[in-house]
Amino acid sequence: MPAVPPPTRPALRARYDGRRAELIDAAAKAFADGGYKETSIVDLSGATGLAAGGIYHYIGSKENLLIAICDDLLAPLLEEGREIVAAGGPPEQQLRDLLRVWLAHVETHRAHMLVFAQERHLIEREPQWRAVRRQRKQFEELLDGILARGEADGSMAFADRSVTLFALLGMVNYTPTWLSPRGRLSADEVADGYCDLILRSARP
Amino acid sequence: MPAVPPPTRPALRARYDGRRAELIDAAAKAFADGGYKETSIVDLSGATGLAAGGIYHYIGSKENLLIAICDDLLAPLLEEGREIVAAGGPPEQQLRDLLRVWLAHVETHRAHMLVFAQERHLIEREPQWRAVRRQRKQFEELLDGILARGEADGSMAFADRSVTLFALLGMVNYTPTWLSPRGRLSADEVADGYCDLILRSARP
Amino acid sequence: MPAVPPPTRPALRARYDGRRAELIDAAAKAFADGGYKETSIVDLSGATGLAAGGIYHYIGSKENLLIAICDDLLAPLLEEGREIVAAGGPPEQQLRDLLRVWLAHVETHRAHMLVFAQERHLIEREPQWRAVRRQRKQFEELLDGILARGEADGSMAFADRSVTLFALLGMVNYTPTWLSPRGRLSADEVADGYCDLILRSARP
Amino acid sequence: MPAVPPPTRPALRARYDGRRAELIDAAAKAFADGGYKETSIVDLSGATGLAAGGIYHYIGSKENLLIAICDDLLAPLLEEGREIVAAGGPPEQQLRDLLRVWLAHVETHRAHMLVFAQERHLIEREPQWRAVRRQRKQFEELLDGILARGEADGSMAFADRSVTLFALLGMVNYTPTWLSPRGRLSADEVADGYCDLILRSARP
DNA sequence: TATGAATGAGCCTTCATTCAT
DNA sequence: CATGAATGAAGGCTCATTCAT
Repeated sequence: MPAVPPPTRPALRARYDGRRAELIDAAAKAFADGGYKETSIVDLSGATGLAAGGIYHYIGSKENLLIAICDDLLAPLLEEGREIVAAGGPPEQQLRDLLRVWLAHVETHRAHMLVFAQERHLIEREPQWRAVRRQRKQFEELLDGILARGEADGSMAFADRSVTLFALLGMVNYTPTWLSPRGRLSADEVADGYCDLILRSARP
Repeated sequence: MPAVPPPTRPALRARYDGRRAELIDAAAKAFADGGYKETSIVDLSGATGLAAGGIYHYIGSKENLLIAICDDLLAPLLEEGREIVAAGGPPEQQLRDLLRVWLAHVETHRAHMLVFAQERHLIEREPQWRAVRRQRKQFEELLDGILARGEADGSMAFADRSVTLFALLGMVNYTPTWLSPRGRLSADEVADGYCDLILRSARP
Repeated sequence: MPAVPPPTRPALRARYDGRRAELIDAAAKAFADGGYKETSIVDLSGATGLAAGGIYHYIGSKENLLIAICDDLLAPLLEEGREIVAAGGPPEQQLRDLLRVWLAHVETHRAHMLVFAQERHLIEREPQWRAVRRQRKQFEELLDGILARGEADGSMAFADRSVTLFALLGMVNYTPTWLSPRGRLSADEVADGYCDLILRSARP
Repeated sequence: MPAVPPPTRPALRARYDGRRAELIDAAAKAFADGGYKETSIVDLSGATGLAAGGIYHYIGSKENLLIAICDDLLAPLLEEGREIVAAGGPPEQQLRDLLRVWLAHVETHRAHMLVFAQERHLIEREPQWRAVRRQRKQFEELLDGILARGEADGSMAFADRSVTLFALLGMVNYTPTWLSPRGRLSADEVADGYCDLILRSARP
């Protein structure tokens, strides 16, 4: 996806990867703030110190940058989620653990999440977004699996499980719009708050 | 806001208002689908049958169109919400009633809500969005007021009321991304699902 | 191929067609002079008086402009060629007539021909050039048909007809590089010169 | 013209010259195929295996590369042509000999000739192309001299000698577009074909 | 009212070229 | 010698907006 294949010599590769990551983060912030389409490459140039043309060494196209933002968001979250599920344990605990890592992610990737949510119309359509859509779907299935196992073992009871699933997705996705790192509430407190909301309402 | 003052003769005014409303609805759909910035006036021209220049008779500028979409969304919702609160009744009932009209709105104004959510970065910033921001804030205060009164009269108990408030906002705002008019669930069922979620978890 | 469909009202349509033709001619001159790729839309803007953006009303893309130049060159030439062949008559006369209209074309479409020749590498490859390639091929077949009928009826004799065909194509295509409307030789004289060259060498 | 002065030690100089020649040949092919302006240094990098920066060791600038291509084409051809003329002999024989070496050149320098023809607009204008233009002119004068001597000694008769000269230039310059090394006709056969065409038509 | 031609600013991207390594 | 990161200037194209008709 970058304009040129990444360098292979380790020293160069490390510098390349570092700069690329910085660029992606800066872009996430800029896109979250100003919108993807309304943020120009020149804006990014100003935000990164890299000349407009130089940005293309690292990304190849503006859309690739957006894809990279989404991938940086979803890939580690999905992996951590899989570890939690693989570790086993009661569904209620899994839900709590997943919400904790998820909301930790919201805090560290606030801009990425805002971008991911607000550029939904791009993500839905074009084929180059297939991988991102699949990761999103897999995460949702991970989450639904926990609820389903809770329902199955009698530890949770839902009038309609999918409403709970969508409610959870909605509340977490909305969180970066109001949760501030220096605010009254920590990410863990919010995670527990959401978890209690779900579990208390799902008490059999 | 329109390029030319709306006509004053009643018959003309009715036609003008009708066409303007159609235009706003079509734009909401187009913006929800393709994004505000990425949808051009020519796209709207294709979607409405009105030539590019003609659109400016009704709106004055592209941004006015976006503002109108948000206003068409918020104004009636806020009014209905105020009536519910004005009617009095127990907070739990008010919450249920508000969620019903809110989700009915989600169903009838699906595109408007998607646009409203995804163009957040525009809404936050510029002064011409002040009125929209105020309406949004008033609605949130309406909602929080119900929760606060529930807390006050002992019918609801929250570890942290604001988490519940934000959770509610998040789940409802997310709903138009998945709720389909021809789907398994009706808007009322979703409203009740959300209401139960909140009330059961808030059982004293 | 234009950015917008051409207008349908006759008055507008006439103006549209006229301006489009002017644009194509100006572009042919500019491309012949400076090369297709090295002539920018801004250069064309200067050459036509039409603002850069306005050019796109008439052409849709720079490449469309190049295609239009080739089409304006080949279509009338091919039609005149077909009429000559359809009229019958001895092959020697057909050859002379064809060379006359062909070189008249060289004179009136000097720039078009230079462009057509020097942008060969574009024409060969991409699929949007199929129609142009077909016209070129049909013209060559028209010409070869005349030579073939001359060979068949014994009025011409070739060691290898295809060498003569390619020689003719070469000499005529090269002509716009040196033939000047105000030069010593008229297009007809050149046509007759070429015709004599071929016919005398092909005397049985 | 190269970015750095060529090495002076003979062994290094030989390697330098070899690589430079390879580069020029590869560039000729690439330019013939894709056009000078549309072929980027990175394209050449891919075609030669030399990194973009490295190319500049050998050429100094992209335009120098084009000039070198033309020089590699014209210098040896002009020299061979001069030898033929210097050898004396009847004009008809000189013409035949010149066409043979010329068309041998077409075969070995097919790409160079295509480039030379299609980048005409560059060659005509800028001062750095003066040497190339002079070589071209000298070759044309060489050719015209042979025709003139044929006319003078009565072995050839032309209605207008310059038409024949331009016809010859046209047909030979056009040849690389259709003559294939593995085709039905050899370069010598084409040379003889063209020669016969001229001589038979010029029979007194 | 409505049309569509026209503008001009701005955007993404490409690319020849330079230079530190 | 050679590499490839980086620059900065265009270039093609889009688009909100205006205006004569």
